[in-house]
Amino acid sequence: METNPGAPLFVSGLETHLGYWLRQVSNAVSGSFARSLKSRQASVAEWVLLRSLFERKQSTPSELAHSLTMTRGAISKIVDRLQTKGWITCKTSSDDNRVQLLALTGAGRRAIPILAKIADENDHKFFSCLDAGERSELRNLLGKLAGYHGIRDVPVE
Amino acid sequence: METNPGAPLFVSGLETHLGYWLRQVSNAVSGSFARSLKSRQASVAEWVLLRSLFERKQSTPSELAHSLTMTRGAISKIVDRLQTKGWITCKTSSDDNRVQLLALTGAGRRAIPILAKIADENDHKFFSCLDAGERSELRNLLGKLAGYHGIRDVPVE
DNA sequence: TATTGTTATACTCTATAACTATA
DNA sequence: TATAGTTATAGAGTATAACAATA
Repeated sequence: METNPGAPLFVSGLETHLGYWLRQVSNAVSGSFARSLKSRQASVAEWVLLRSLFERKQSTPSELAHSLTMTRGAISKIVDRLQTKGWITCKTSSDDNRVQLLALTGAGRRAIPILAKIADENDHKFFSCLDAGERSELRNLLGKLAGYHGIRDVPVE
Repeated sequence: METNPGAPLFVSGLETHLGYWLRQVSNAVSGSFARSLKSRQASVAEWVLLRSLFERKQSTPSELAHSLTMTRGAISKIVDRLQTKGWITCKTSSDDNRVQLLALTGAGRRAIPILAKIADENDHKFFSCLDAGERSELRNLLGKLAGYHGIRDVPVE
């Protein structure tokens, strides 16, 4: 695509991209969450995986990759770290020797409410400047976007 | 923090964190944008910096670091890449030899509408499932959050 | 052949901290 | 001393692609 070098350069709505705002706010929220999680030697991606495992009780790397919209390679790396931390276990399925069954350990289950509290506090820090109606509206809009675009890890409500 | 191992494990509102939804949706939007920008050999952070420079006409690494809430080191690396691509120039201020003045080159200015079009298309792809009122509501909510938390690169409207 | 999972490699984004050069 | 900027290092997060084991 070429533009006429003599023409005045008008770029429509440069400041209006919703994606831009979404990224700025999301980065601030997740960055703050990541810093808080460090006190428990955890990362955001680890929390997301633990949280999924907590809801499902048991899962496999492939299932998680699908539901979290990540590659199996990415899941594998996080699973590795969580095993090293002793928060999850991994055992071969008796039905299919290729399949690894992941589950929380006792330590992993005990970590959940601790990390959830950090998530609660972070959410409160960022979103308590909105009133309940606004938070609900934001949740609806994000849920609508997630649903529409097949962002899959939708909690069963 | 310790939990009673015998007690039933109830984690309040695990699925309700707004930060979680924000991150899932933002990652999908920015990931898609990043993939589209690749066709023009550009990254999201590069676009954000170019866009800032376009709005300010001229700036310095320190100013950008402040307005984009990034470290000077991070800015420095992106500036490097943009110079290599021939999209921005860098000259020492005559007022203060420590200060570098950054500005778009002709090629950089010509890249802006091309990249802006990719941003437009990406925004359309993700947000056209919302109606105008919902998009406006989302914009207001994100703007409110950004304002409240000192996310600084607020376009002058 | 297709699928599950791992590994190797690489890139983006970002931070921290040490450093250089100016002021 | 303080500030502007760079550089070195590190780590999170992610992807691609080659690979091994199993089906």
